[in-house]
Amino acid sequence: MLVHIIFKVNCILFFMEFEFVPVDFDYFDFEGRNYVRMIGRNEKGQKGCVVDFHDANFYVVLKKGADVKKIVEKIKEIEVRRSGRVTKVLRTEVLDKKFLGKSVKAVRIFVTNYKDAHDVASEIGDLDGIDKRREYDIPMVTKYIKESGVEPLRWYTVEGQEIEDENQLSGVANLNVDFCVLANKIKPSKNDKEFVPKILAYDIETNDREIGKGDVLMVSFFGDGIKKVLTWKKCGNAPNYVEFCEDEGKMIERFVECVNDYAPDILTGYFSDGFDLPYLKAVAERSGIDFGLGVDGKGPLFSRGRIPSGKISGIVHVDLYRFVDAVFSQYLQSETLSLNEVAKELVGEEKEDFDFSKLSNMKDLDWRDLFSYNLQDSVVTYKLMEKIWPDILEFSLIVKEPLFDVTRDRMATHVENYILHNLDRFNEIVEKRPMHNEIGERRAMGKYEGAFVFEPKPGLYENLVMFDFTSMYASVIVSYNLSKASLIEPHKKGNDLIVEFEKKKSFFPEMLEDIIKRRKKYKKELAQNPSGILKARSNAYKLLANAAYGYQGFFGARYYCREAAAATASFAKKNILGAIDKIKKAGYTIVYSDTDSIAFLQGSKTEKDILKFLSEINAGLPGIMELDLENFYKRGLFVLKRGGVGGAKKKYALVDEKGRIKIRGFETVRRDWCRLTRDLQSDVLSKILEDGDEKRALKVLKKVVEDLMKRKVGLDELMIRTQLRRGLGDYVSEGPHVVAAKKMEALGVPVSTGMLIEYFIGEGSGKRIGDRVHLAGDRVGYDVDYYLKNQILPAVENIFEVFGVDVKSVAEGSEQKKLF
DNA sequence: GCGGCGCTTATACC
DNA sequence: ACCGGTATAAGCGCCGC
Repeated sequence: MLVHIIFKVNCILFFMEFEFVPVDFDYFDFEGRNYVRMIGRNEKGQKGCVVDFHDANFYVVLKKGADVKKIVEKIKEIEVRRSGRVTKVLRTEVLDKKFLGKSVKAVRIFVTNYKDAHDVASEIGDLDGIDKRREYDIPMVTKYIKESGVEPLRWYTVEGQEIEDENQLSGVANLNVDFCVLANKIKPSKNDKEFVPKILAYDIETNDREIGKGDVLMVSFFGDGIKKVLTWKKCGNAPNYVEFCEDEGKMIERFVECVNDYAPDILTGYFSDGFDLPYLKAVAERSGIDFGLGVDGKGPLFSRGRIPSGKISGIVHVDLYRFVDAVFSQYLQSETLSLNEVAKELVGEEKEDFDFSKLSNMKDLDWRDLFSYNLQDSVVTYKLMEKIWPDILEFSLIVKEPLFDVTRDRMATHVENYILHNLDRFNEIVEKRPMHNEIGERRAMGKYEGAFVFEPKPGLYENLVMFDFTSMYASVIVSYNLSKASLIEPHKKGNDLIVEFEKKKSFFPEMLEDIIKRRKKYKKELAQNPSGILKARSNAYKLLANAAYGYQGFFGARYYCREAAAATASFAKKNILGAIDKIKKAGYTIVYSDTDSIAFLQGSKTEKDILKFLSEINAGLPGIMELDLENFYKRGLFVLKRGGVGGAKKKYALVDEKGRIKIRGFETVRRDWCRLTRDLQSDVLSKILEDGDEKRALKVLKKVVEDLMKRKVGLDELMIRTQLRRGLGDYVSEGPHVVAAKKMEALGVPVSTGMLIEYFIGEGSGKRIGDRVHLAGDRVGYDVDYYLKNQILPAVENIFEVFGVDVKSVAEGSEQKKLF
């Protein structure tokens, strides 16, 4: 009774209501119950913590005719003892649910500790009448968001009481935040103003690339009202943004202090999961420094995985490289995902130059250059974050996962999370993740038949039309209802395996249709009212739609369905072949086609004729499928396969009416060919497309051949760059770039997987090209013969062949000239 | 010692 | 392991002669 009164008094005293936007999510258990801890901001911009109670739960799906009462009674008796905990079943609910679209009777089981849900589920496994156990493998935070409706980065009205007792709720009251509240009620707020995060960008410089091996020489920060470089190196006349610390340990302490004072929502770096944060942590440990970056005073935690992820309590650590790599890279022009290239493309800002070979002997001037370089990296990272923020925000809002995860998840996971968070309107229980053996089986299945590619007849064509299907594979999935839930169990009919899908729309195609509709809506709104947010929103839906097909064919997917993926490719093929047939029958000549696009000759038809014809084709297409006019092209060049028979697929050059050139597949767009070859080929292609003949292009070729023979070409134009995609010991075949990488390693240059290896081919003997591989600094002359025969001539040979010009004799002509 | 050829590897297209 | 299949092409490395 007394306890009750005190509780009431507490309520009256500390009851509060405020606006809150959750940014970071975490969970803990306290006295046998589960809580979610959200760090975010209130309407006054104060950073705080809201704790919400959440009962962990999962489902069992019952067999038809199961004795529900008996099962429930048995389930209630289950207890799991583990790591000194006892987890019990709190309560159960018997429900009518759906699983893969079918109606099922299910028991929802609430347990006292999330960590043991899996074990409780296993314990239940053997009971009679139980068909499946599901949702025990969904992360606690994801479950909470799904079931509470409290989503990241949206505004809520929170009713609750301040937590003041330091011993309460695992000590959340000790967090370094402005307020800490246990929620009674969290409801969506009318406040719809956009959340603007407080961002701090950082970057470190070290004297050894290997993590923790060298010293952290300096750390830079850039944010709203903060611009700083911390260092323990001595240097005269340093700019005023440099702050000197006594030693490396003091510098790291100061780093922690600066982050805590600034109290950002987001701490961002570029490749900081793999470098900056683990480096700082390692050096802090070595120096015996408390690296308490988090609001809980603890250091960053690194999750194990292929790439470690650095998590800081209460501050979202965002490694922009991860997001760019997972979500953006396929839409970027950049040949590498280095900060410099990506920032140049997206924000037009570049890094500064610094010659790192100076590190062993630094003068004051060099230090000042390095401070400036270090600061600029943070500036560039900050600007990149500002640019990409709308995309990160939209992804988080759409897939309803916290920032930390959204910035690290790959597209398949985004699609999966989108599904997970939208299943409730279908009353669906979530499918489980595939187990290890299941993944193995799926992968062992091998490939299924994919897209159709038309073999072009080499030649220079005039006046082409290009049609393409909008979001083809996604629209096929929707139009034919292809998914795991709609798959009718494949059955044999004679020797054929019959694979069919139900007509009634299942949840995946329905969600996808919604995604496509939204994409259209926001794209339209964007055209009328351009804004970064609308662009990001439209783009996020487009990306999700484009990843949907790959998701169903991905072996790690909960809703993996090989039949659906294969059927998607098959129906797509059927439709493009059908469209090609119609275009042919209408009297046009097909020039090329790849997957979802068709190029054909305009002939004597007008643009109006073409558009009318297009709408006729569209009238006959199934479901939401749609063929679109991509563009008209003035000229198009298609070439022969190298040394082979037939036209080369995935290789062509087009020029549109406005003179815009589109080059696909040629060496020009391949980063593993030297600059000289790429520039020459690009020049040759554009001259041919502009002129309609090869005369000017031939002059360009002759000039380059002569320059090369006279050795007037700079080495930088001859460097070949190839990515090292595995460890040096893992190669079966030792290609030139592997030889180059081994040479680098021998010189003490750190070599790692993913690096672009740069080398050139020098003069000398040796059977292999690899025997003549040299690094940039080597004092060896480049091999003119190699660059002529293995680079320049192969790249232009089949282009000139279209005009009946033999480049070998052209080159020999140049050689003759040189000899006489 | 050398040409042929299968295989490995990187990169691109959609 | 972190979305799929289709395609070109270089260069290695082995085989047979």
